Amino acid sequence: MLQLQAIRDSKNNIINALKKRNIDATTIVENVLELDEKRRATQTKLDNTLAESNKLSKEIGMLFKTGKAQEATILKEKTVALKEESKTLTEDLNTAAEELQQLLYQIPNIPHESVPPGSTDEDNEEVFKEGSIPKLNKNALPHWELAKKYDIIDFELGVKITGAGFPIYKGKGARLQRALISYFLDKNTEAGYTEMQVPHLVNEASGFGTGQLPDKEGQMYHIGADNLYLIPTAEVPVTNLFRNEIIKESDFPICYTAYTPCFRREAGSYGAHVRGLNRLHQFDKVEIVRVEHPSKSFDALDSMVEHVKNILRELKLPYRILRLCGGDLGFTAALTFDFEVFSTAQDRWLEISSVSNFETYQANRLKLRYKDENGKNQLAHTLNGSALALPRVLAGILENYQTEDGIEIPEVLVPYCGFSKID
RNA sequence: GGAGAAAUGGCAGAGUGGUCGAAUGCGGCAGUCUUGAAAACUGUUGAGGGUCACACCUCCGGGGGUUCGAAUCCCUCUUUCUCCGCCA
Repeated sequence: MLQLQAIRDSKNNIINALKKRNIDATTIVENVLELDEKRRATQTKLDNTLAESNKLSKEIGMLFKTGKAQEATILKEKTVALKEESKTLTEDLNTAAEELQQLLYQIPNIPHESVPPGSTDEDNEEVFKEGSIPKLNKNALPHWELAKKYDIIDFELGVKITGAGFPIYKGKGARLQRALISYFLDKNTEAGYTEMQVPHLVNEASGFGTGQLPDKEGQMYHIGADNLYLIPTAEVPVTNLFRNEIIKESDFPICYTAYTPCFRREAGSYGAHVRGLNRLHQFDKVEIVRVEHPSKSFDALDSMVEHVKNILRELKLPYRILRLCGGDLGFTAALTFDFEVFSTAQDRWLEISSVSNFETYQANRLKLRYKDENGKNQLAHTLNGSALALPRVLAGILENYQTEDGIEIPEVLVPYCGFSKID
């Protein structure tokens, strides 16, 4: 959520910046400012009414105390009108505040100045590329075929138990999953991230805190009986740890990592690109989350990008980094770098990580603040990234490491797996 | 799931209708003393709205009500604790 003060101060800059998202925000911003005026005017009126009423109440109290009950009764009558008035004003105020809030929820974050223009993923800017693409033999298979051939993932069995998009990992497949999780967590911990275990269900307030609600309502699994949501990413519970917190400046930087399963309804995605592990309703991910001082958040973003690079280097997977264009940028992000691994067998890039700076957008909703050197409360910056999402890393490994007689395990994972080949 | 008790500032904890945004202690911050630190002493120390700045308004778990006036009374929800039951 954008800060009202920022909209008041630099309305035109905001409207201009949002054009990068291919949005004309003129009307909504003007409506916001109008409602804000109205809200403040109503607030002032209400405050004055209440002030008068408080004053009278005090006088009545004094009169009763000094035994002047009759005079008190006269004053009491005067308060009746004030009460009526304040009731109406309170209702007006609540309506205006609620409408204002609804409008603010609809405005996405301001893209960072480095965000390139564009409307689709075609327009994302490749900023880095590394690793060699292996030469596979003619019989190279996509991962869903490999999974079947070596009996390590059973998609049909998952359909029986739950439905499409809920695979069953078996034997060495399951072990490889566990190895990846441990390996990622270890790498993140080494880099200074504190490991956390968090709930996989969150309440409504948490959904609003990080911006999944109301924007992506339909993408989360919702448990009606308890009004809870299955998390689409660990970002939600981990970032919400700081909801309504005022932290000390000396607490920066805050670096957390967490492994969780992620649940996404993925309503409306079908077709060839969702085969196998490419798009699932439940998948595993190790996430990194940071809370930073505003002056340090872009350095932090860079260091997160470097960190993910290092992991991919160690796994020896060919990858590239994209700076997302305005049209592809998530609703709440100011700047996002996507990592994609090249899948030789599918001959396409697979997104495996997304690292973003949200600046104050989430912090404003979360009321996540820190005390600056003058003792004033300021909004912090939040960031997060995947380090990493499992299924497509797994797909990348299976497809890029396949040989005639089995799938090699990347060297760094062998100690975690306890085997060096799937055959 | 059943019965009872409770929820107040960073923490602990007073406050049962007006003088309460709220005693006191601890913690935090600033200062005095000290070569420095500790101790001691002095001052200061919640959040939001509003204002150029004040004034002023709101907030004592959430929501609603009674009253001229609510931290204090009533209703309701949530959470926590104790006991019982069940159980990984």
